[in-house]
Amino acid sequence: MFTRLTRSPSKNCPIEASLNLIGSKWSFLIIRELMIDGTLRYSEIQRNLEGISPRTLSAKLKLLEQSNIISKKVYPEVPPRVEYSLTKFGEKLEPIFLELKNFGLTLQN
Amino acid sequence: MFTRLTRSPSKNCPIEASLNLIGSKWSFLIIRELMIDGTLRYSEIQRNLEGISPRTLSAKLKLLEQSNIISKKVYPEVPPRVEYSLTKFGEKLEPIFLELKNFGLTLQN
DNA sequence: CGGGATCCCTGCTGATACTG
DNA sequence: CAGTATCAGCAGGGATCCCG
Repeated sequence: MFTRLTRSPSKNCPIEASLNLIGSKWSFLIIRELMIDGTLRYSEIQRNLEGISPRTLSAKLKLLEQSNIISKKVYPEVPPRVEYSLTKFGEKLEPIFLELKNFGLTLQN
Repeated sequence: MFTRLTRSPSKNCPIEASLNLIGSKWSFLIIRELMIDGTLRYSEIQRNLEGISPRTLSAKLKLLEQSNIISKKVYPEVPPRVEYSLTKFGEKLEPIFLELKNFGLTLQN
């Protein structure tokens, strides 16, 4: 049927790898914020994503940074300022987001 | 930046709705099996997806059926035979899978 | 064969308090 | 301001048994 899809063992399945990055509850929301606004401070993300705890936000930011999807810039000031932005690599996620949105719009109930 | 993306409240966010269907550990694997093979029996899916428990498989199949992504056909035989297949609607997930695969292939580590 | 019922367990996540 | 530390809760998922 869909010959461009193949079974991949879990350890190096590209679909699973992608979902590990964007599939969890907050990850895609963080990425979308940065897709829309370009660059945001930690506190701005926290304010935009109502309800996220600092612990979870930190963890997700760290994961996304390690995966080179977002970049972190620290300004040596007092009080500290930290800005997050989408990397060029992270921008490659846009087609996925658009497809997810397209499909989601066709769902009812 | 990405003007085709907008913030949507969680309750009717299309991206979140899509991820709820395919983002969990086993859901996308079940769908991919049916994308590749077209129609499969319960036991065939269970055999292909090594490690899935009957409880989880049942739950995921039920969810996907309720969302009209897969369809279930019961043959009144002894022993019973039940076949699952992707619906026309479910086939609309293919672009998402391909984009997820494409992106996943560009990830290293 | 295709599940449902039950119990358990782990890991993600939340809440809160605290610090450089 | 931008996190870390700590504790606790809960839901998703696993293991097992059983039944039509």
